[in-house]
Amino acid sequence: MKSTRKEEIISVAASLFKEKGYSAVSMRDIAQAMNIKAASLYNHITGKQQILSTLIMVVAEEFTTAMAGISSESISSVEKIQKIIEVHIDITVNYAENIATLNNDWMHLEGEDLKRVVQMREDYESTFRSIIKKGIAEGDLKENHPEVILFSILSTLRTLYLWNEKRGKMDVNILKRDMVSVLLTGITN
Amino acid sequence: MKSTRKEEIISVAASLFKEKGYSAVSMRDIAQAMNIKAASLYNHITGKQQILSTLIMVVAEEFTTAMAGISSESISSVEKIQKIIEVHIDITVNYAENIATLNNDWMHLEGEDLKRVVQMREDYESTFRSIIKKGIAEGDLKENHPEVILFSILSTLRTLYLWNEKRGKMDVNILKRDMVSVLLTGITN
DNA sequence: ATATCTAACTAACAATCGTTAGTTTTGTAG
DNA sequence: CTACAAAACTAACGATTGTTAGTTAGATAT
Repeated sequence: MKSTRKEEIISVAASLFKEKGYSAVSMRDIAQAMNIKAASLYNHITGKQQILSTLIMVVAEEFTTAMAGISSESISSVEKIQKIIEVHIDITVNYAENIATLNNDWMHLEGEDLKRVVQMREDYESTFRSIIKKGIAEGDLKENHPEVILFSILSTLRTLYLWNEKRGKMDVNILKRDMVSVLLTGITN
Repeated sequence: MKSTRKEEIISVAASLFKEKGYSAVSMRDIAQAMNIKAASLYNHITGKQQILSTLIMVVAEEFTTAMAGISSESISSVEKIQKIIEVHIDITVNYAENIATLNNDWMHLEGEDLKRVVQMREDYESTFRSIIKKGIAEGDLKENHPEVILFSILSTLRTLYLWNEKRGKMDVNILKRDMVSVLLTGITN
């Protein structure tokens, strides 16, 4: 039986952070969005930094776990990349606001949290890079610069959260199919 | 002969905005980076908002002009998309910090500037979308969801600025060639 | 009824924010 | 050497920031 009030605060804050960024949202803004006073927030949370930390760490762990699972599977590089795309879409659907905050406000984390998130991202990219290089070496992928491939896919996946809203309700499976098609085989006939 | 001091301030601010975001950078931060006091900044600029506005509007105009030119050329849709990719790379090389601020802090613009930038982005995406749809209709592009194509390319191009630094000095022409290849024809053999 | 717990409140703090006013230093042209 | 303009300075303003302390209202359990 978790404190549902704490989760409400974090959820409301997430929405505001996504709109204006962590630094531009005050504790009074968050409180007002809940129709309470800023001081009342502190009955449930330890501070603004805790909200940021919670939002980011939850989703960062999600990506790390997913990547570790895919990395260790006995499937081809192309299949791994396909799975990475699909898992990104799944996580984005469930954590759009966390991802916005991770992408834009990670640098406002402090102490161990900051170090941890930076390390997780480096590991994530490093694993992805290895998969791409293996795919090239085995002839499954074209011989483009691995960094260009890595960057193209990652930047598309990382900003998916911006898109979910703008587009109405596109079926997740159609999205996965088209996204995999576009990213793997390109757009031209 | 323009006030070079004003340009220095804007340049220093751009660098700080890119690192921490507009809201997290104070006028005192900017001043300190120039070894002067915050109040001295106001001999050269009218305020913080002017810095933001200048940074964003300059590069937004750049994109708008470029897209208008490409749009009106008498070339195929695929060639237009290729040109869009190349022009994005060129602009990113010259305006990396402006683009960071445009991407992350446009919502902190005020009044007419805000309306203008939003309108410019809508027009930009709209023109790009038309090019994609024409390419599909004429059979040059695969029949994927146009929004997926648009989004995949645009999110890659828009976050290019994050990448220029992380990668050392990759030749711009090689980058263009590989980026066009990856985005147009995909990564798989 | 009494005690407990949750969750709100008022009031205030020290720090920092963007900005203004007025003054002094610095460099250059006559 | 003087005059002037550019660009720095000190000092301060009112507003806002995250946060703390202490208190109160309402619900639940004994």
